[in-house]
Amino acid sequence: MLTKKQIEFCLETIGDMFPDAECELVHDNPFELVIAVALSAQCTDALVNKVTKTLFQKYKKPEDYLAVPLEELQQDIKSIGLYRNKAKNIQKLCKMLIEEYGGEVPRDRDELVKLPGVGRKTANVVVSVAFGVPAIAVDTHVERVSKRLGFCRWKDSVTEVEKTLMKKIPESEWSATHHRLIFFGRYHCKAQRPKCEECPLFSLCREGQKRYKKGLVKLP
DNA sequence: CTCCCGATAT
DNA sequence: ATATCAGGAG
Repeated sequence: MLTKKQIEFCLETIGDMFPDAECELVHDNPFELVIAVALSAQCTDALVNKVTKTLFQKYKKPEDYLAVPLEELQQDIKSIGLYRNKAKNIQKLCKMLIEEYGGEVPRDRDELVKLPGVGRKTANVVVSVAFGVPAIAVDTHVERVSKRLGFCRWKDSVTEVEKTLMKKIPESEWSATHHRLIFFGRYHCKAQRPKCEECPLFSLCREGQKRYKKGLVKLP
C-alpha cells in the first residue's frame, strides 16, 4: 500500500500524462448516456460508439425503444455482445423511466441503481458526467490501476476500492481523477501489455517491480 | 459464484 | 487460441 503522499504523486503524474481525460462515450443528453453506459459492460467504448451512432438516430426517447419487438432491438445492438441481457434491460429501463420517473433520467444515484442494467458503476458515471455530481466509478481500468500501483489491496472489492479512493482523494477532484485513471489504464497501464518501460511511476509501482523481477520489463 | 457474448488485441 | 473490454443479475 502506498502512502497518501505517494498516491498524491501518482495522481499528479497521471494528470500530467492525460490532462484532458474525459468520458469517451458519445452522447447528447443524460438518457443517451444511460443507454451508452449500460451497453458498455464488457465491451470497448469504441465499439459502443460505433453502435450508438446509428442506434441514437433510430431511438430518441424511451418510448421509441418500447415501440419495437425485443428481437429487433437485439439485432440493433448485437455486435456489442451480451446483447440479449442488454436489450431486455433497456426495454425494462425505458418502461420504468416512463412509469416512475416521468420519462426523465433521475439525478439521484440511489434511484439510478434501481433501473435494470444499472449498477453502482453505471450510476456513478451518469451522476458524474451528466449531472456534475462528484463520484468515482470503479470500472475494470480503475480497479486494475489502483491494485497494480498499490492505492488499495489486491483482494479489495470494487466497493472497497471506491471507498478507499474517495477517502484519499479530495471530493473536488473525484470526477477528473476518475477519468484520468481510466485513460491511464486504457492507454498506458493496459491489462495485456502495460508500458512499464516508459512509465514514470515504475519505481514505486508494486506490479511494475514484480514484472521486473519476472524479466517482463526491459529497462533502457 | 456463474452466466451472459461479439469484437479486437495479443 | 486466449485474454480483455467503462458490469450486472440471479
